[in-house]
Amino acid sequence: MVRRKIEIKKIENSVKRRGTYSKRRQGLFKKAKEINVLCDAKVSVVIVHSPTKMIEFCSPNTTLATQVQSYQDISRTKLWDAKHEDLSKEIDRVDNENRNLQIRLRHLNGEDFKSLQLPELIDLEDTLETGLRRVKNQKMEVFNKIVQHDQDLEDENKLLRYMLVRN
Amino acid sequence: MVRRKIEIKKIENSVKRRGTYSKRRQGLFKKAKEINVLCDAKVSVVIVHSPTKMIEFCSPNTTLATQVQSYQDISRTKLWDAKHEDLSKEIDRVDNENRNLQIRLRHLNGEDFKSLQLPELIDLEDTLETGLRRVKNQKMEVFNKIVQHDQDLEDENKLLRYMLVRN
DNA sequence: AACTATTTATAAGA
DNA sequence: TTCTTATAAATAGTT
Repeated sequence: MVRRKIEIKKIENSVKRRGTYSKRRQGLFKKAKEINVLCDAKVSVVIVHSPTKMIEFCSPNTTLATQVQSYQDISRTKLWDAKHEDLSKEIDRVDNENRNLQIRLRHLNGEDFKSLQLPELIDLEDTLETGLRRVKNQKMEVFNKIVQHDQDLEDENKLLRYMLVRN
Repeated sequence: MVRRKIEIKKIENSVKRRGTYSKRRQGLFKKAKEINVLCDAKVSVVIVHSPTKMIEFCSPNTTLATQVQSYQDISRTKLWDAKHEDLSKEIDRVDNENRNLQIRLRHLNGEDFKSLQLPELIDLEDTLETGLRRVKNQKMEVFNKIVQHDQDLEDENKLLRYMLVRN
């Protein structure tokens, strides 16, 4: 455009390219600002110039979030609403899981089984009996450990008393 | 800038303003396209110039949605995520509740109770015994109903046979 | 970042 | 909106 006219195609020389980028970015942002002031428009620009580098211009009367919201509202296209849908689905999933778990728990507590038929009741009974048996076993095991510990302490106690007397 | 230099302030004459907007928008988009080609950058521009009018430029190697995503990823700032934070929190909350329910269910099944102490085991036993008692009662009730229904059917059957013979 | 020759953008008018 | 054109602004090449 200047000392010489240039062709509009990718500048392969990376040093030149970065130089041009820097100047033209400045120019673009200036133009954006001028449109904003002259024409009372809300302008935002996003430039991604490498996978990890990004620069944003946003005129002072707005924010990028607002601009994108306006884009969605006015153009009736979804941008972030897509993500919103994903989250809603996830909520449905966990809520549903929660409901099922709650029902299962109530059934195990012997509540709310109006809808259950005989085979399901028998299954439930089996599950409860198995659980109960295991819990009782565990209880006895823990109890025995406590008793054993108690015994150990008593023995130690006796020994200590004996040693004390001998002194 | 031209026949006369103009001051960069809002153009109050709306006809002039719209004319300037039209020309400068064209210029801005041209510059945006040139940066895109010359510097291999992804450029998007959103201009909202009335509450219901919006125009977007996006270089051909990207989309506005991608640009905004890049903006969030690279700048580590939240745009729409703020709107979704509530949903995410709700998911976390229900997920956590689900985890606790799963643990409770495993305990009732007689699994994973390494961490449980004697009082908790006794509680668990009580719960299971109560549930089991209720399930057994319900089972008997359902069973009795079936037997009763069976009996009713047999009685009705007898009656029908009797009536058939009389005909 | 600064310079500057030249190209490009554009205000005003039609 | 599009064209014209005089002039302002942007910028490529260079330092």
